[in-house]
Amino acid sequence: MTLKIAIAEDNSFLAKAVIEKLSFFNDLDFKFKGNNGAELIGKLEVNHNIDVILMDIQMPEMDGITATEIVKSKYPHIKIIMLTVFDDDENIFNAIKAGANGYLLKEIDAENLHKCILEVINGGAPMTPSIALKTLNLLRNPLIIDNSEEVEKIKLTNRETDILEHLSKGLNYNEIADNLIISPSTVRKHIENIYKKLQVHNKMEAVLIAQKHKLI
Amino acid sequence: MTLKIAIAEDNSFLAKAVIEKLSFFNDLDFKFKGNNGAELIGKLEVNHNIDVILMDIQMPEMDGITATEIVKSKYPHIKIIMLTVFDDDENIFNAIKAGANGYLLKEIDAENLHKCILEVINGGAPMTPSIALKTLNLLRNPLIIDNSEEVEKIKLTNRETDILEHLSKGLNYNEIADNLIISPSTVRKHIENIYKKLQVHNKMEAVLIAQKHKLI
DNA sequence: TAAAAAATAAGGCATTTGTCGTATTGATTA
DNA sequence: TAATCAATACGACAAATGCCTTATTTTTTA
Repeated sequence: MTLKIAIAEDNSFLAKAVIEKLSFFNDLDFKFKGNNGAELIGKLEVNHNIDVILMDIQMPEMDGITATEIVKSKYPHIKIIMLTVFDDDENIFNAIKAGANGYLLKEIDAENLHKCILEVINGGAPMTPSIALKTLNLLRNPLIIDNSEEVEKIKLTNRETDILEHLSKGLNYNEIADNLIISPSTVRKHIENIYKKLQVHNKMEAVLIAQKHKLI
Repeated sequence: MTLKIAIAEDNSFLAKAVIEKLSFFNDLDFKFKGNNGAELIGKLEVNHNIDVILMDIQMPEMDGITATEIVKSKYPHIKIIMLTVFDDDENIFNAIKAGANGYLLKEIDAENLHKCILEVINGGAPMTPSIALKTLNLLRNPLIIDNSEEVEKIKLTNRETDILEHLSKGLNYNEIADNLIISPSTVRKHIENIYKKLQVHNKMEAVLIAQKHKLI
């Protein structure tokens, strides 16, 4: 069984180098690359049959942290390994918070990269030693590390997410209906369904739970 | 003439270290310490013949930012130097807003601390270089210094803030009433007043605006 | 101490929301 | 192709909310 890999990387030389590293192993199948976070997400929209994403951090249009957040909320099954030159606390912490599964520095050699990809697929959290040290330090600092594990991923439809976002802005049923050009009845029905999925009974709770689960 | 110093610090080891630093100089007279902001204010109530307060930020019961606000309003003559491990924008900005006269990091050595205390007494604004840099950046970035400034500070009473916090948790009128042990009618009236102050017309908007203005 | 602000409480009424049930249509999937 | 899902839409009813008025008691401030 081969693992399907996607890459987000703005520097085409580095991207090429990474792809070449991957090509040495026939259990790794490079699928596509995005030149920035947004592009990657756009391509995932078309094909999200991907096992692992190698994600750069600093990219134009959309950085890797933001992209990780979005990918993780939309496709929780995809493993994400940050592959970057930045090893500062801020980035590490944000990447972890965004849901990254691993954090590697770009100097990594092909052999190790291969090993780390396998490791992340097996539920591990591969990272280079220096990063591992920093993560420990971050953990010692009781900053808020959100452990919203895969307790039970709540799945909302696109329309439900739309409506939830409008709800969270403080709009009422009629305003939402106007915005989405559907009838208030439909808005009500959607909200009813959202409440059932989130197991809540009013707007505020719905928004709170949705934010907690990063659904909006 | 000796300067009278008070300290607010929850970690007794750190407090001890600071007091020892002060003891090296005979123009500094350590008066008392509070284990948190509230305690300090309590002790100031008894004796506010103090020139400088060295204030920690993160403390139980009452944090240093809140304490600074209160001390500054009750005893404007007292100079306050934040002495903390936190150098994030948020804290720096809030401390400044609260009226802090200086902002130092805890690693500071005795000599420097002494110098900074004299500096603040002479109307200066002592801060460690890294903090000074961040303050500059904060000033450059006008997005953080938003409308919550002198535009027109919305003032909620304590009770209104209580209720708003409950609202933001998704509780309904009866639940809030139960929690605060008041009648639902009173809760309604408070919420009505909150809406008027924030110029909103429902819970969600109230919470959104309150968060934007950091009222909760 | 007098005045102002804050906290408490109730009644009434229109509007909005939460929860049912039911139903049609197009798209996706097994 | 049959079944399921997603999106659309209405009606009805109870509960909750928003908005107005009035009023008493504490607490704070001038």
